[in-house]
Amino acid sequence: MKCKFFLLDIGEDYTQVLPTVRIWGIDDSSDRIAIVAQQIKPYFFVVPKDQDDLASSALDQIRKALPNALDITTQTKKLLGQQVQALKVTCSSSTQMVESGRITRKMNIGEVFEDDIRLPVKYMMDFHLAPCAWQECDVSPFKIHNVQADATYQADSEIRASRQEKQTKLRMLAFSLLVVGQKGSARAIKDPIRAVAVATDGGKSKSIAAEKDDRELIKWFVQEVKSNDPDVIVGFNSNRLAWPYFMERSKQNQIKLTLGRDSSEPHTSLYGHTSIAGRANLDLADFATGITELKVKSLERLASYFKVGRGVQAESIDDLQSSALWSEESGRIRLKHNNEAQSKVSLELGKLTLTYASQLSTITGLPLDQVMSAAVGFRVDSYLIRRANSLGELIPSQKEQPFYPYRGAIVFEPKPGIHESVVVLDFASMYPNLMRKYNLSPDTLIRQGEDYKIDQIFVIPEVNHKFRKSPDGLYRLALSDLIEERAVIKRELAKPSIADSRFRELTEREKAVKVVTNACYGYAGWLGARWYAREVAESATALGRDTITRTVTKAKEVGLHVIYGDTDSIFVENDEDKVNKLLAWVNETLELEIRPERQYSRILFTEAMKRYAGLLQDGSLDVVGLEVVRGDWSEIAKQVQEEVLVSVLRDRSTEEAVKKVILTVRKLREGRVPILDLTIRKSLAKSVQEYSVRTPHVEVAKKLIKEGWELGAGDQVAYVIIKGPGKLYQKAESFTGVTAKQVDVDYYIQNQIKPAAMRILGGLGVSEKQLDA
DNA sequence: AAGGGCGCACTTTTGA
DNA sequence: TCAAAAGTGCGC
Repeated sequence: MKCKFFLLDIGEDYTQVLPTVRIWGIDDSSDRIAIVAQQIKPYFFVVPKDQDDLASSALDQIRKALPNALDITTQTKKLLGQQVQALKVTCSSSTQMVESGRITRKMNIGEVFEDDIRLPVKYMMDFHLAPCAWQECDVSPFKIHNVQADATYQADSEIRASRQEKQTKLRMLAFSLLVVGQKGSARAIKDPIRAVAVATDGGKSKSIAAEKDDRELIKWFVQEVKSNDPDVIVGFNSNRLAWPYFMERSKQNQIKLTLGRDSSEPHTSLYGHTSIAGRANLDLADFATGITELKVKSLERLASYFKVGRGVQAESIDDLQSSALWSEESGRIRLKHNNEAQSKVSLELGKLTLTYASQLSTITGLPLDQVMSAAVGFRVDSYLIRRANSLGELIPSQKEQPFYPYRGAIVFEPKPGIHESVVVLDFASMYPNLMRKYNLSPDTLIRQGEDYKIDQIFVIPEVNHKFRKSPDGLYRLALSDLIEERAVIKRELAKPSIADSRFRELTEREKAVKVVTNACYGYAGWLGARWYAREVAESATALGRDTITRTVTKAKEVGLHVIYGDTDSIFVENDEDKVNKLLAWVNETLELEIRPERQYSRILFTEAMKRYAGLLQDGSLDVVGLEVVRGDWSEIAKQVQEEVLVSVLRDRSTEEAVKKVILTVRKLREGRVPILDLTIRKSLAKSVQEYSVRTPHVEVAKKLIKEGWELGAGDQVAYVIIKGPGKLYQKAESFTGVTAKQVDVDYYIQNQIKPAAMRILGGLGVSEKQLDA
């Protein structure tokens, strides 16, 4: 029988004798199904060094070394665009393939390819299957051990991509875990789970709490997952916190955490995320890390960023606070309520972000389960693997590479002071377009000793790298697809007849395409990239420098004042005729698109690059790079700076600005500033032992760790500077428990408020003394 | 089981 | 006292 289904997840099925891929899907009557596909054989390639003597020498050697190989054949493949004769070694199992690949590498008779690509990935790339998209194939009923689904099948034909029939509604379950340490952070080894909250599609939310024993609570959660049978499970920080905690607690209690659709337990998988068979596990914290505007990556902030959960009031309560709250009855109630609220907010956020995640999954080819926890580099990697494979290219493995830095972009010195009526001209996707235009790619790069005809190559200015004009390189092909798809989406979005659901889907798809497009340059220069090519990244920045400098020169030529520029943008006076002249020139001569973006009615620059503030057309204040937008300054300093900027730009009054500063200083001296506004947050870039310098945030972290709190790389430390002798790092204390009296007011005036205010006022003729009045 | 690139400003510590 | 180094977080 025919089966059409939406591909939810895919994995290798190790319970079968033959190499088997198990696919989880939802068919066109909304049945949850599992399909096993067994007509597949793991394989890898060897490209012998001696290309002329394939059959006799290399083939024989491999045959001898791998007596268990099912088949060894020669096949023509491409390696960086060049045709090569490769030996395809087919194996009887994935483990045998990995082992055979290892043996072959050791033989040193040639380069080995694709032994590092897992069976499900190979399966998807060879048959052009995309996750979160529709597929079809012939199936027949087939019992799969332990799998509970509406139907289980085996595939009787190849699975093919199919036209999307309709939107698939995924069942979602959100959960939140409450854990509290007795002293310090909660430890799964001894501290039981205090409460679990679950929220499901109908808006229902339930929770269960336990004071001492958490056995019932874990069982309850397993039951909830079973009865709701979600396709997607959502949590916040679940990969780092909830799942490991659940797993350890169930081990302690000797309860099986049978959450998978095959009754298996969660297990840690690729990219540090937790995998649950047949369901997609989404961690909202992964969304938060991708949103650069979000300074504090908490559920609370994420919710307010997406404007959800307004009535629900889910607070982000950290370890220290919850420990304190837990000691009192009222605090316990608050924590439990909050836990429930968090599950509700998580559900809302999950629904809101699912479309984007699905689109990114389809585009990159990474299963929904992994796509959000995979770093940008791996998303591009996955995208290129599929693109390259369709071209018959061999997929290189990740290699150890020496690190050579290369020059990046140009930043122009700003003209300090306040400017009226300024427009920002931005190149549209500059690096991707340059990479495409000049065919920058590892497979078009002319390497040392290679022949070329000068009229058939691009020579990159400054760095002198050379690229063939034809044929199209991998990056050009990939970027062309992406850039064109984006244009198509934009055209469709502009149609008035478009349906709401389609509009939403395309909007999210456009975002996802953009993310992959813009990551390609960084990917080319990333040591971990399969298609790492420093020359490509270096050429992109060299062309970028050339482009922007020529644009600045031309701008001056047409009589435009250039106030500032950074990488792919220039700030010029808003003179329509002159600007249009420049735009036309860029279009015709550089064959790139430059667009007028933001307009500032007034904008202020200091002498520093990458730092400015201006009033946009709607009157709002736009601050770039300055303390206001930095997460590592106290709120009080940031507020003062913002007030100063408003006074100076909107009210055109430095006197007003000075008054504001003086007022704040007074407030601080009188102890009327809340401690929270005095906390300074800094991240730990590594574990505390690894630091060679004693800094305030590291010293505070060390103290907290001694008290039993868990703090490591990536965690933020919030501290306050208190009165006392010695170095700054000796005067830093964790913000909890510090009273207004202890605060080192002078530090905040001299090292926070004044610098932040003077950064702006210094260039406007105000002296530091004036702030003391 | 991992976490694209380089350019820049700025604070604090370090060590001569 | 001062420059260099370490460290963080930003812009694009």
